[in-house]
Amino acid sequence: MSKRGSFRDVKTFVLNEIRQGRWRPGDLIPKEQELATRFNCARMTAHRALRELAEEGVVERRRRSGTRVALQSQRTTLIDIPRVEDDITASGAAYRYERLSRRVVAPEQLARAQLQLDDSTQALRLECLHFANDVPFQFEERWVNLDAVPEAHEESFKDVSPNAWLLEQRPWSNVEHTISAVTASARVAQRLDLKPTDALLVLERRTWFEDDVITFARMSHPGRFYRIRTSDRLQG
Amino acid sequence: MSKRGSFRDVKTFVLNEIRQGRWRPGDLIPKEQELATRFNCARMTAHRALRELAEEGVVERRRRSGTRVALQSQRTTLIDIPRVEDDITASGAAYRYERLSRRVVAPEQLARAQLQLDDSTQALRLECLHFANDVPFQFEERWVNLDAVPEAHEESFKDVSPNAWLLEQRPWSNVEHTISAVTASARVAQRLDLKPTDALLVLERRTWFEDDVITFARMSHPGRFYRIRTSDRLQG
DNA sequence: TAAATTAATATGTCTATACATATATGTGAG
DNA sequence: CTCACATATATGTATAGACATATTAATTTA
Repeated sequence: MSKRGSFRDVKTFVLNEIRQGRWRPGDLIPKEQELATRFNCARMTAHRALRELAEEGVVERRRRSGTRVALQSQRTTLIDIPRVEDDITASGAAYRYERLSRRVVAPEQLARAQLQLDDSTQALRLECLHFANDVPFQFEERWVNLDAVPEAHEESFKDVSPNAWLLEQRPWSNVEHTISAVTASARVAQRLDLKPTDALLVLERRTWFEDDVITFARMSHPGRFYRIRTSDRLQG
Repeated sequence: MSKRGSFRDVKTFVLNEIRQGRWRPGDLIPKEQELATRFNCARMTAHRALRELAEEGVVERRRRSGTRVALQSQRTTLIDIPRVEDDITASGAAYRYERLSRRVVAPEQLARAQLQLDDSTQALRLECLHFANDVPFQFEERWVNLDAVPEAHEESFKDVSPNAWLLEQRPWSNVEHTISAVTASARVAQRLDLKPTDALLVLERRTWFEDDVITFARMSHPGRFYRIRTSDRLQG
């Protein structure tokens, strides 16, 4: 009498068949009951294995039709976008933060659109620098929606970065990131101690609470310093 | 007698409490049995709701201690890195592919390291262009490990892009992406029809099968065209 | 008082069973 | 031959009960 298999055993088995190319994208794989029999377990156990693989995008399931290996073209990747502080200290460098300016103004067109404000409403505009070992690592241009976060009126942001402060203040329900590359403008180049022709990796982030945009930030990094890395294993 | 709640009901409830800030990061939330009672369902139903939230990174669970709201600093974002073809056609533009060169050579130092080859081994080097409406959209420099994919010897890649061909040929078990920004070199600028000072968004991808690197690709995009977008909802 | 042992408890896994639901396929009416 | 309808089937969800396991708290022992 063989040992009963766990849902992990089933998962690993299926994953191996796929990884090693025996079951190819589009192929139909054994049904829950067959796997349950093969692994001497309950159907629920095999079901959980297949359900999790479906959630991870490895297989696709349809009632009555069965389960097939997903067409891997549509797989997604996990990316970890850490806070600057963590990013810098994790690399072993010393982190330092500096607030350059703080003003309450009617935001310029692009920022106004991002914040979804009408053209008469004012917002808080901040410029900050984040240093790694006293070398400029990130130039942060941030707008804060004062209607959504009125407490920001009372905060100078001299000693606490906008990101850290906002995370404390407000939960968020949605975030949007955009990654792009631009040639440094004279203004930003000066802040980051670069030549005006150097490339920047720009990360823009918009954060919502319920239906309101709380904040919009444009974070510019010297392209030769900053990299975003992801590693996506076809495994659980 | 109230209706029994589903695991989705429990999930939504917990998520709402967190989103609306009633349960804050670090807070202990009700235990499975309490939620089961409140929703008039079995413990397994509440268990599944909490387990899925834990897998999504919304809560953290420990035996005997209970379940608490995750510190959102360590949340990850899903990023979809589509195939160029899909990316271009999805935007409504016409896609065209062109192979510029194909050589079997001993790769230069950097590529050799990426492919994890010794310095005597040769690899396949390809240069390709991907067009959107006949405008250069991506310049692809690719190396293929011929030890791992000997079939590549017989393929000209004139009519099929390396990515599409490789996905057909070999399953993969691991992928690594790196995103960075660089100033265009004269060579690449010429291929992409840019000025040599323009910024490029560079996406590098390494793909493994088992322990072997199958292929390494550097994909350069005009920074002003190409953007990577992600949207991360705190919701299921 | 500190260390070792034991008990209590919340989560983790599994089972057997039941019923729900989507859908591919077969069947009969027009 | 086509459309409407029934039926079979694989997955989807839920349940109550059992036992496993990690970890905290309480208790005993040195």
